[in-house]
Amino acid sequence: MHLLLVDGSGYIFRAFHALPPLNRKSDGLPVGCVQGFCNMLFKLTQDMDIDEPPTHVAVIFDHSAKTFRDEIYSDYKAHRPSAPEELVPQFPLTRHATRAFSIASIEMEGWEADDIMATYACQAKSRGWKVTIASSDKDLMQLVEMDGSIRLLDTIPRPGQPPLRWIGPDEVFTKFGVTPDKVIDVQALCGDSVDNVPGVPGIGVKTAAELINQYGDLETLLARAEEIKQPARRQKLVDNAELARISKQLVTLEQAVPLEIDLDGLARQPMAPSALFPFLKAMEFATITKRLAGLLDANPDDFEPDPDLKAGGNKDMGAPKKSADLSVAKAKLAANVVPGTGPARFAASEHARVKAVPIDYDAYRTVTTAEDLSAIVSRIYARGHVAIDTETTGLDPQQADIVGICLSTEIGEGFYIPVGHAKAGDLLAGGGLLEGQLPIRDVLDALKPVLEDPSILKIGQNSKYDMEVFERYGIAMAPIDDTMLMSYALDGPQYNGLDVLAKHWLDHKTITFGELAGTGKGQKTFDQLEIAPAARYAAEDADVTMRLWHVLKPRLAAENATALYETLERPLAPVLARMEARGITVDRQILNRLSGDFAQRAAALEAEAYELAGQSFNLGSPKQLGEILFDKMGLEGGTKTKTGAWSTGADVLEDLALKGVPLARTIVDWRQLTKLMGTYTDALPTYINPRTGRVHTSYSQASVLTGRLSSNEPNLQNIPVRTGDGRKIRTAFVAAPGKILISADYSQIELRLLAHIADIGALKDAFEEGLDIHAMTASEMFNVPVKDMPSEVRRRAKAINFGIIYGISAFGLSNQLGIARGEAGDYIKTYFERFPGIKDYMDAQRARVKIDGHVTTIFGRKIQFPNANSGNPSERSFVERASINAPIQGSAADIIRRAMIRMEPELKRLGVEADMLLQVHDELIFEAPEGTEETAMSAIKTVMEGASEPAVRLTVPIQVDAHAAKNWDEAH
DNA sequence: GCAAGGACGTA
DNA sequence: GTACGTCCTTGCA
Repeated sequence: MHLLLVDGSGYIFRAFHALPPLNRKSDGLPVGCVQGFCNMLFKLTQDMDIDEPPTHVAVIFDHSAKTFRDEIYSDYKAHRPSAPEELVPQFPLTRHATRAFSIASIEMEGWEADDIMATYACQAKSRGWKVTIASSDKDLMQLVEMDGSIRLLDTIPRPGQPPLRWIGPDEVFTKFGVTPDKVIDVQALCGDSVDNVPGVPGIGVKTAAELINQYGDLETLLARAEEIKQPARRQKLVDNAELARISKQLVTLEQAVPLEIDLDGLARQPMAPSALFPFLKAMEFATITKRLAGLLDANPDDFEPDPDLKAGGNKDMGAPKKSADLSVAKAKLAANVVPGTGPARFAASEHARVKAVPIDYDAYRTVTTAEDLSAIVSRIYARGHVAIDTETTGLDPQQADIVGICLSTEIGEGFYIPVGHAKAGDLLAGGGLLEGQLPIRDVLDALKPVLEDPSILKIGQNSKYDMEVFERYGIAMAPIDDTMLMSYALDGPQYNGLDVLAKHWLDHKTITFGELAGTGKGQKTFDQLEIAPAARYAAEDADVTMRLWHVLKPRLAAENATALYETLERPLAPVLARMEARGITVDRQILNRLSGDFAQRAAALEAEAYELAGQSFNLGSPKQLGEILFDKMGLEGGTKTKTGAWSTGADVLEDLALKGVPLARTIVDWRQLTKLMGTYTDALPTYINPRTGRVHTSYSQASVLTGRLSSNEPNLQNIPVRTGDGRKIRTAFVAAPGKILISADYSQIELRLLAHIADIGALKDAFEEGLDIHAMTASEMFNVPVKDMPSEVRRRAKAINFGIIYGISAFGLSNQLGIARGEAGDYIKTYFERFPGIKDYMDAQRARVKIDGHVTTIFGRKIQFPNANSGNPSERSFVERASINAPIQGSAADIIRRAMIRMEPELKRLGVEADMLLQVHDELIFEAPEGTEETAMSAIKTVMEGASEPAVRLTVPIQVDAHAAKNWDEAH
C-alpha cells in the first residue's frame, strides 16, 4: 500500500511565488495557482504510476488560522502576512480542483494541514504502508523515516531542476545537519522566523545541529547546559531554556488528530470525466483539458463548464462576472476564511458591519421641542440601550455645567439636545441663552427616568465623567457600559481617547475639540459655540461611541476579557465617581504657613548658591547648573544625558556633595524646597473647589499598563512622605469637623504576591510567621542572624527584594546600593541560589512575553508588550524587566480594585459610616465620624484582606495596617 | 503657544 | 532595575 498526501495549502503558497501569474482569459480571475495545482495532481498520479502507484490519495488543506498552537503561543505565525489578494479566490478553487480529480479533500477546524498529514502518515506507517508527502515544507521533514518508508516530494516546478525532487534522510541532513528524528530538537533551538517560532536567540541551524549531535536531544542539552564551554552560548541556553521548550512544542507535529475520515476512506478513485471536464472548462485550462481527454479517452465537448464556476457564473464561489466585481467577490471569500469560530467570528463580522456604515453628519438631528425629546425617550425604551455624551463648560466634572446632551440609539444616529449655549457678548453683559433651546430642567426631567432606569444601559466613553456631572444635577445614572474601559480591558491603555479609538477601529477621523473651539488662549468653552457646529461634534461623539460599543463588546467575549471587564473595570467606575465627588479637605492655612517657611529658606539657599558659584544664575535650570559645575568649576566625574547635556540629577549632586562640593548640597536642598512649593504648598490650594471647599482629584482608570489607577489634577498619589518637610504637607490633609481620617494600607503586598506567584516556599513561610521579610532575606543571603543585624545589611537585602520586583539587573542594583557592578552581580547570584524559584519565575515571564507578547496578572488581566521582540537590545531588556514586574504590580492593583468595589456595599451592610476618599496604589483613605474609627477600621481591614477571594485563594497571608487620626500624616 | 527633556514627588 | 503625574526650562514656531 502507498499513501500519497498532498500539502494543498503549502502548494498554493509556494506555487504563488514560483509560478508566473495567470488570469482567466474571459474575466481576469487569477488562476495561476489553480492551474499549477491541476498540473501537479495530474503529473503526480502519472509519474507515480510508473514508479510505485499510490493506492490511497488525499489533498490536505489548512482550515483556518487558529489552531492549538495559538493557545500556547499567540504570536505563532504572526509574521506571516495575510494572503495576497490574487490568492484569496484561488483557495476555494483548489478544493474544487481536488474534487474534480476525484481525490479526497481534507481539512479540519483547529488543525493545520501538517498535523493532519502527520497523523495519516503515522497511521499508515503503523500499518506498514509507504507514505509520500507532496511538500517541501521543512516543518514536515521531521516525519521523514530513515528506512525510506516516509519521504517528501517537492513538486513545485523549478527551472533547471527535475520536475519532482525527493526529500529523504540525506536531504534532511543537508538542511538541518541531523537525522530526521532530531529535526524538532534543532528547530526548537534555532527557531523559525517565518512561523515566528522564537527558538533560542542567537542560535542558528548550524550551532543547533552541533549541540544536538553532541548531547543527543533537547532535554539532555538543557539539563547539561552548564557543561558547555563557550560562555555566551551557555548563557543563552540557560536563560532561554523555557523558550526552547515552548518552541519545541510549536514545531512538533501532532500525530493524533481525531480524523473524520480514516485511511481506508482515502482509497484512490478513478478520475471521472463528468467531474473533471466541467471544472477544467470553467477554468479555461485548454492544455491540460486536451491531455486528460487523451488519457481518459473522453471528449471534453460532451461537457459544459461548471455553471457555478465559469466566467459570469451564478455563484460567489467561483468567478465573478466582471473584474470590477472581483474585489467584492474576494472580500466575500475572505470573509469565509475569518479565523476562529463563534464569538471571534461574530466580533469580526460586527466590526465589518459597523465599518460599512459611513459617518453621515447630515443624519444627525438637533432636538428643540419637547415632542421630539419624548419621542427619543420612547426610542431609548424600545431599544434598551443608548449611547450618551454630555457637553459641558469645562473638563472638571465637579465644576463644569451641562451645555448639551447627545444621544444615539443605533449606529449612524445622533441627537443633540442643546440647553446651555450662550449668546455672544462680553461676559459682563451676561447675554443670556441662545434661542431654540429647551430649558435644561425640562430636559433633565424628561431624561432622568431613562438615565436611572436599571433596565436601560447607558453607554459612554469615560462614563465616570458624565456620572459625576449628572450627579450634581440630581441624576444617578446607572447602569453603564464604557467603551474606554472595554478597550482598556482588551488592549490596555494604548488606545485611549475617543479620537484614537475611532481612527483605529472605524478608520474615521473625528472632529477635534480644537477644530471646533480653537486652541490656546482664544479657545472657546462649549457654551460659547454656535449650536449647529456644536451639534455635529456632539452627535458624532455619541454615534462613534455607539459604533465602538458594537465593535468592542463582542470582542470581550471573543478574547476572554469579559470577566476582567465585568468584575474589575465596569463596577469600579461608579465607585471612583463617588470618591472624586467627595474630595478631601485641605487646610489652606497650613499650606500657606508652609509656603512662607519654604520660600524663606529657599531664598537663603539661593543666595548661598550664588555665593558659592561666584555668580548668579537660574537655579531651576539644569543646563546652567551643569555648565557652572562641570565647565566653569571644572569638576571631575560629570556624565552627560542622552541629549549631551550635563547630568545634574540628585544622585550626581549627592555624590559631589560627599566629595566636598558645598554648592551641590545647597542645590539639592533648594530643589527639594522649591519642588515642595511649586507642586504642593502653592499649587494645592488652587485646586480647592469653591463649591465644596474640598480638593477633588480625578482618577484615570484606563491609563496605566499594569492596571493601577493614576491620579491627576491634582495628583494625590504623590503627596510627599519620605522627608520631614514633605510630611508637613500631609498634615494639611485633614478630616472634616467631627470626622476622622483612616488610612489602611496593604503591608508588603507586592513581595507577598511574588512569593505566591513564583511559589517561593521560604518567602511564604516567612510571611506566614510574620517575620521581618528584609531581615530574613539578609539572614539567608549573608548568613547573619536576624538578631542584632547591622542596619546596612538589612538595607541591602531590602534593596534586593525591591530589585527583584522591578526585574533586577546588576547595573541597577549597583546604582541603587552604590556598590560595584560585580558585587551587585554576586548578590543577585546568591539570591537566586537561596530562592531558586525566583529565577524560574523571571525566566518564565521573559519567555512568556517573547512568545505571547503579553504577561498576565493572577486575575487574568493581560499586560501587552508590543516591543517584546524588538531588535533593539536595550529595549528588549527593558521589556523583560517590565514583564517581570507587571504581573506583580498588576495583581496588587487588581486586588485593591476588588477591595474598592466591595467596600461600599460591605460597609453599608455592616452599618459602618465611612466614606472612601482616596486610593494610593496600596492604601485607601477614608473619612469616618469620630468615635466610629475602631469598627470602621476592622471592617475595612476585613474587606481589604479578603479581596482576592473567592476568585483567587492566595497561598500567603495578606496583611492590612490601619490607623486613624485627624490628618493624613498621623493616620498613615 | 507647544513639545521635549530633565528633575523629582509617590507606590 | 517597575509604574505614574507635575513643574520648570529650553528651543522652536
